[in-house]
Amino acid sequence: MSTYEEGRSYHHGDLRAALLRAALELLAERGEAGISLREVARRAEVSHNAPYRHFADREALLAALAEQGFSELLVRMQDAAGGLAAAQRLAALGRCYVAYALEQRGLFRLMFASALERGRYPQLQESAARLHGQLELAVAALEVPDTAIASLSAWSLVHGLSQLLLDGQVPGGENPEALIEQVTRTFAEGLGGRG
Amino acid sequence: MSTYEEGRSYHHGDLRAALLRAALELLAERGEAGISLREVARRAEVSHNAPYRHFADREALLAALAEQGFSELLVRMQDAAGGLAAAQRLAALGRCYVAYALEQRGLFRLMFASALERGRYPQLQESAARLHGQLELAVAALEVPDTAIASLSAWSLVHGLSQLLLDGQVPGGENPEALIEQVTRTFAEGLGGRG
DNA sequence: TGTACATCAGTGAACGCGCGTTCACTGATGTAC
DNA sequence: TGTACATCAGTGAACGCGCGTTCACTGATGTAC
Repeated sequence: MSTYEEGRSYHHGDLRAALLRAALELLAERGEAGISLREVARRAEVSHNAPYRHFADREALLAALAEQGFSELLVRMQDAAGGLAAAQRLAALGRCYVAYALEQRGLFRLMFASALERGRYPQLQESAARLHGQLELAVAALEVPDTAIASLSAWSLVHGLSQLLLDGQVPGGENPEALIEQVTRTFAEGLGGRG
Repeated sequence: MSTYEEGRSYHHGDLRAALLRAALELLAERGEAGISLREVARRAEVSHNAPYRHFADREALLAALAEQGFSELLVRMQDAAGGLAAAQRLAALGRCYVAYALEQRGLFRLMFASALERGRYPQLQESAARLHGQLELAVAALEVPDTAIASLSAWSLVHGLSQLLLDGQVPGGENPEALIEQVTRTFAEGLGGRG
């Protein structure tokens, strides 16, 4: 949102957001390797070094994108799980997670690309931790013997399924809804049944 | 192995293998983005365009690396599972899978980087399919109700755990042996118990 | 309300770099006779 | 066993490219007085 007429003023208004938008678009089209500061600037219709006013360097832009991804996924998961009974909540979270991965393929990959040194971006690390926390809470409500292991397993399962689907490793992965449903439900039931 | 004195002759002897070795080393050091044909050639002590005798382009080299990775992982899994009873076989495969990911971080990432268009590299696709097939066999031996879903779940679980560990998303992931053990065993038992 | 000035957010030119790829080449090898 | 020749597997120079980043700059904005 610009506080001035779109594209008329010397000052952009909200270039930071525009750059992130452009980068997200580029990410979807070409993947992480396809993101260059110059191309992002081009798409935001701004000179090639204007981005340096808002991001220290290319990596900082990527980190901001990833952080945004974690935050949005967290919100979606909260919405998806809200009001459900403990037994159904975990499955709903899983469905939401995988759906997000498939919808935001490039972003999802970036979020889990360790090329970003986590120590350098505390906000990014914190967003990821909050996501994990939410899963852990849902698992804890099931009263399984070992919450830590169970939630790590849950996360691993949905994360792995997401990655394999993204990579086209799953036969029948073109229509994944049923697969996702069965995998997540079977798992949640398996946990609950032993709790 | 050169058929001539090492580095003495004009013809290298086995440049293809030497290039793959150099690329693997580079992959471990810098990740996929850090692999350039020129640097690979440099490390193999050969002129910067000698690689074109053996690989059509940069992507073909990456595909060959990934294919090699799948093949080696398959062999290791066969070794790890050989002779075990059905109940223990799946857990052994899982442990082997995660261990390989952690040992060959860069290669493992590359193997599952969809940037490689699978249609263009049938050998690569076939290697990955063989891996999946092996997991499916191990699951089938457990006589669970739905082998396809169960083996997809198994693969998802170990794959996701591998990725999360690689990305440093798991608290306590610096010493992952116990985690791996618990996650894979719990899962295998859960499947078996319902079979 | 008007003016001087600090600060902010852009611009445009320029740098040096490593890359993928192409080209014409040459030395080494293997083989037919 | 010797020789002519095709083929193979390298070399070295050159191309054009887009990139990240730095620099000195300028126009727009906000604020103290």
